[in-house]
Amino acid sequence: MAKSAEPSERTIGRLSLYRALLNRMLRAGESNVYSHQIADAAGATPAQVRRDLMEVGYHGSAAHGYDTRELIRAIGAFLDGPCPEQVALVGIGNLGRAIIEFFRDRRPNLRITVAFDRDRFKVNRMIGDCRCYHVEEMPRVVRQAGIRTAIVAVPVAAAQQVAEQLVTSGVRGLLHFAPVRLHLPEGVFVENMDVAASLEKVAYFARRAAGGEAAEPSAGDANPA
Amino acid sequence: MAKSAEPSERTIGRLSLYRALLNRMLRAGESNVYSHQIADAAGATPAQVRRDLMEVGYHGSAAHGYDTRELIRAIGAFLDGPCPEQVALVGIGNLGRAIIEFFRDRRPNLRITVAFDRDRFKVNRMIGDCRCYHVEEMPRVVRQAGIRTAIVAVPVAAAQQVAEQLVTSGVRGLLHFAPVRLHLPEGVFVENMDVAASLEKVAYFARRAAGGEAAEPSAGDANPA
DNA sequence: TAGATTGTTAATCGATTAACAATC
DNA sequence: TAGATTGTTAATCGATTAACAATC
Repeated sequence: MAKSAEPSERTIGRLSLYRALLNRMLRAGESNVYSHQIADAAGATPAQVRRDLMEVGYHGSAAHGYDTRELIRAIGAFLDGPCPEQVALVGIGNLGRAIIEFFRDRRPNLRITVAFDRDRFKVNRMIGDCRCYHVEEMPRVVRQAGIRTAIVAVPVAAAQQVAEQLVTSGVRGLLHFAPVRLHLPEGVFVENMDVAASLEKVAYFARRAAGGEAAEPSAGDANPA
Repeated sequence: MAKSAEPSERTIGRLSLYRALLNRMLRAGESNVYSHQIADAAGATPAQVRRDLMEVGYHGSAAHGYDTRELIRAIGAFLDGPCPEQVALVGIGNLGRAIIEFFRDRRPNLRITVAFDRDRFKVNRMIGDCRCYHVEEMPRVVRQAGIRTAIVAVPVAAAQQVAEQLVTSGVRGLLHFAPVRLHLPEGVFVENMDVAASLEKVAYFARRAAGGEAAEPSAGDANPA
């Protein structure tokens, strides 16, 4: 491996987005595509797209840009493993169920196949092709299935403990939704999605863009209940 | 305004996270707090925390760090507007409902008060204190309520059109979940949460951390159905 | 005091952008 | 060819980190 630099986290995220866009373009009948088109849809610059694609090792031509189908395949070869990745989910609340539904019939390379909750009423059933277990069974199930990727959708107070158990059971990458930093051993990848913080950020900049003054309902109250 | 530099997007995001952490700390009885404690819980460095707090204009003391309660108040004065921000949500699917539930009874400064869908079976009811309307009513309702912040949780094919309508109705900040860049007028703030891309990123790095080889179930299949 | 923490500047780091020769 | 695009390097930009005097 002569390449010294690992792909950056951002590059990986963008590649995933590019693939989604390319799939839509292909379905729309576009058999070839140019960097500026991808850039436009992805919110990146053409140069950035070209540099990202260099990393996956797929080359286009000045004449026709990139072959859509081949590029999708190349990104897949770069991002995906040799077989579809199984994903475990912990916390079958509203958020957890929404995530399961969201991935159902999508992303064939990522399949949420097992879910866990500590509420006994939520376990021992199927949501799509996802089987629900009690958290007690987590170590056994995760280890037996060889699962390395997990989603933590439990309340903030339980997140750290759940994450530790997952890591002990072999998980090496976590997507979690609780607004805390998880303290986990070196080498475990953690991605945090803080919906509340993101929405507060949006509200902050929306207020600024609106001029900073208080919202002015044009008539009456917003809840004319 | 002598301060030339606007707070960066990241600073705003971190401040929101700090506040959530501080609220938990306060509830746990910690009346004062040091930058390294916040940093530890937020995944930042102490210096970064101190710099972020400088921006909100609240000062601690070398002896006792920061007064938890006062700091929360100061961050609130900085992040929040004079009155609670109303938020509109478009797309009452699984994701949309999960988001409504998520914010219910949380974040009193952000309240999702109206939701829209084009499915007539989903409208004219309440989810918590959120009233559901048909999308046709969106311009009127959003404008009348003076709403500036919105969440777009519709399928990717509809996202652009919905976003444009929201902006026309006065919205200046959008949180959206569709994996496309929205093309909107200058000055409108857009935050993208791409759950699928994030999970792919996690899976990628998890595979790397596990050594790159295929997952090895220790016994049988993962779905011993 | 001694030790720890804050406020703040300067140095470092990494990612983005600009630029352009090579190519079709 | 002329025009547009790719591949790739150098310049720019901004955010993070290190450092340290001032403070308690």
